[in-house]
Amino acid sequence: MPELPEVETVRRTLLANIIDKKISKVSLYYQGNIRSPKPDLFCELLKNKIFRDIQRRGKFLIFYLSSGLVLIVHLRMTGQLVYLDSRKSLEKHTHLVFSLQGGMDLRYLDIRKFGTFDLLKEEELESFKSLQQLGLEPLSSSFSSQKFKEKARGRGKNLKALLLDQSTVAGIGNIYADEILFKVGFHPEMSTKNLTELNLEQLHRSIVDVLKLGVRYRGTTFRNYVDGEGKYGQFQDLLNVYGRKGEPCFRCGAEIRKTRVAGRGTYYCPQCQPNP
DNA sequence: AGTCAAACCTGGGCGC
DNA sequence: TGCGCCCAGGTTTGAC
Repeated sequence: MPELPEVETVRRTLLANIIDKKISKVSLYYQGNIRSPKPDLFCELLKNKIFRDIQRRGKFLIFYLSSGLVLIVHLRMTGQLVYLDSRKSLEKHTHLVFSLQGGMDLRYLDIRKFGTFDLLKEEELESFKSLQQLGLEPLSSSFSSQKFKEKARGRGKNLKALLLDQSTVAGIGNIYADEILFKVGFHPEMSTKNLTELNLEQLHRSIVDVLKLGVRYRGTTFRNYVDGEGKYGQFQDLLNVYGRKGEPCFRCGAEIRKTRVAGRGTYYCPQCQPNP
């Protein structure tokens, strides 16, 4: 379940390894992840291109390549991008392999096959819908409390839905949404309608703090996540509520509860996050 | 408009 | 042991 901290960690670990490397061969074993262009053309266009830069927007990875091409990848739930020795045998669920000059591979694995790849020209990036729809970038210096207040006001039904809405703030998923709400002490079903200015400021602070901590700990490996070098994250050791149903709250000792909010499994502490 | 469910998939955990 | 069922969740799509 790669969310912002996991995607950022993948970005950083790949950046350290694939920049200025040339793709000598593209091997596609499953076509379903390739959204555009058609799989044959996708492979043909990428051959002999060089990775120049990697950026991130929300949960999207944006690979800048030579000849003005841009590759946009979303890992969805179980996608993995891993840099490793090309002599290693192909693991199960390997769907795409970029053979790089110098005997290394960049491989894409995805158990549930939900991930997406789009290859565009750089000038098409601006009009690419999936990126256009994204809201504020929470770890950028421009993510001020003021901007968050303007964007979030009146959005979504409850706090959980608000945090999961990528068009408000980009990059938060189910795990970090629950952790953000625990940290600020708000119930996930709290209505966004009667949020005060102070509430929004506190929520803004919690978003930044929790996501930064997530990045510092290189993401959360709850099930499948690994970074660009195949390593696990560390943030699962710091989770206060997610996945802790029936266990005692570290802060107050009350039993962590699990419910369903905004269509997602939602964990919270009934005492630290009182029902509104 | 905004809210919700279904669809896309596979694996793991559960009850029987 | 094994079968069937349900659940996990990011995004898009379609229904209400």
